[in-house]
Amino acid sequence: MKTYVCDLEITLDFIGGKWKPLIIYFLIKGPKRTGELKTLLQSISQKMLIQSLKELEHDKLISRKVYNQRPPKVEYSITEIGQTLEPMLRALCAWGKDYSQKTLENESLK
Amino acid sequence: MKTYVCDLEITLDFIGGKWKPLIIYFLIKGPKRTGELKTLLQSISQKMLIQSLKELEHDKLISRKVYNQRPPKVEYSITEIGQTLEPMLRALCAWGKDYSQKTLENESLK
DNA sequence: CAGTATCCTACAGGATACTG
DNA sequence: CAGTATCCTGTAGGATACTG
Repeated sequence: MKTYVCDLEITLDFIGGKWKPLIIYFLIKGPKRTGELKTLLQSISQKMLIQSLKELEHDKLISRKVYNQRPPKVEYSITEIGQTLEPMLRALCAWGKDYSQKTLENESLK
Repeated sequence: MKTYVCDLEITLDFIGGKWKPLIIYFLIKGPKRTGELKTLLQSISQKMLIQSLKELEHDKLISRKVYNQRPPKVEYSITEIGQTLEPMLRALCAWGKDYSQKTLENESLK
């Protein structure tokens, strides 16, 4: 079994990577179809989208609902567990915004 | 210039990766010498340690103090900006701990 | 002890084409 | 439309040896 220096690493194992935090972020705002996510995430590849969704579903952070119709419709939504990530993601966003503003200020002082 | 779907990505650009969050986490607890960090981080390579420290210093999240003596002594400490990351890192840790406990409970129900 | 310099490898992530 | 299957590439991260 893998050993962790700190619980931090556990969290990063689940929501780390380039896309997962963003997917969760958007799903917290409400359920989305596969195509909608693809549009929101802009440059994500089909492969990474499906792969990330699968892993998040497996980890019980999001859930997947299939509508039996043609053409197929699949909707992803956040789970209760996934929802608990909201405050952290908000904080992460806020920090990024703040930091980039401070950096901008410094740049303009040069 | 790079475009972001969400401010989330800015933050991840600065503290993303395998080691940076951990380094910040430990430095928040107090200043550390290079060697101490290496011990705390266990499996980190010399290269990644120095490289991460350099980038964090460049981004003003940590500061580096050199003591002029033989053998050399260098101490890293968190900056004011870096300090603002504390609540987030705490939250990240807490979540990881919680999540792994829930998962453990489910495992034992099988 | 702290840091550099190389060289190397594994794997996250991407491009493309195809199916029900 | 949602998802698979392949093949491919860039780069994050590691191993090792060396310097002041």
